[in-house]
Amino acid sequence: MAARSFLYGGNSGGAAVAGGGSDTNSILLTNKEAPLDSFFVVGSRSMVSFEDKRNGSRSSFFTTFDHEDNRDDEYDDYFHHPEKKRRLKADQVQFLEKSFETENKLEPERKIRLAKELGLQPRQIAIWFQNRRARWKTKQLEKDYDTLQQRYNQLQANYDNLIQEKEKLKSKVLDLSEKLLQKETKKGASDSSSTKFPCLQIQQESVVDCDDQYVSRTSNVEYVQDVVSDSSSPKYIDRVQCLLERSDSSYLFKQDQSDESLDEEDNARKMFVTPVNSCMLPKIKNDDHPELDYVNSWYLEYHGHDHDHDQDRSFCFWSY
DNA sequence: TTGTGTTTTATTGCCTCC
DNA sequence: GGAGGCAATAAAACACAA
Repeated sequence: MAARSFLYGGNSGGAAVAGGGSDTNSILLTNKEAPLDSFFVVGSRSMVSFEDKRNGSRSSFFTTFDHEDNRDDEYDDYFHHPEKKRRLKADQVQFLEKSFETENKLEPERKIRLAKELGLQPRQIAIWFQNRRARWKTKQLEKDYDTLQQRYNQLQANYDNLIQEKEKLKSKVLDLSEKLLQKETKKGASDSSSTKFPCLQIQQESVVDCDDQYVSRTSNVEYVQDVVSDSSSPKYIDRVQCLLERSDSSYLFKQDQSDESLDEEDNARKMFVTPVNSCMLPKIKNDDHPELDYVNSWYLEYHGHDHDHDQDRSFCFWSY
């Protein structure tokens, strides 16, 4: 891209025309702000302050037109550096910063006032504010990004903790289940004549209006003994294991509280049936929850189709 | 001194609003 | 259609290490 000489939009007597050398693409910009800005070009006020850091001197292109004696020298000096960008002085920047703090938008009146006070062109003030807003926005985005990053890290840590906790509970459930099964196995088949899965006949205590409307839950734990008494079957153990593996956290409901009056073994029994939650599931076919059909089929397969238990029967379901 | 990265000033083109 | 804002970009000025 060809370099262009920078020009402010003056249009009066060529006073605002800053030209480039012959090797540059010198263009008089008819900037859209030119009509307003040209107000400052016409006349004798200083419009652009140029500071030469190397010798600390400061030349002012438009100011020079106030002084006939220096006019030619300054004019030559200016055109000697036709394309130099000049940084604003520290105090000018400070002034603009303070103004920006009060209001980051620049209405025309303020722009003109600032330009007068700082000896700059209104166009420069507008550009400075525009660039300043861009910098502010970038900083703000960085802040927002950092904030979001922190929140994400926190959530990630919480999630990891929950996963760990879940694994611990899962392993505890399995451990206690195993202990219980071992103990019950020792007891032999003396209780084997008792009803299989009496829990399936338990009166539902309450119906919970939850996302899965067909799910009701029970806090009844009296059936524990009977349930585990039938646990000598390897098939039964397989099924429990399988259910534990398959269970979906979407079935999580309020956990039954362990009874402190019970000893560890009793609690283990309770947890076995209600590892985290025990839910009574009505016999409903639901395509969204194949586990229910799985439980249904398990019951029918294992227990047989017993019409005594077939009325609005609920099935015991373990989940954690 | 020089090469390189960063900051600042300024332009351009597009968009929205009145 | 003009004014003004913004994003993208150019380019000068500056900082700094080698």
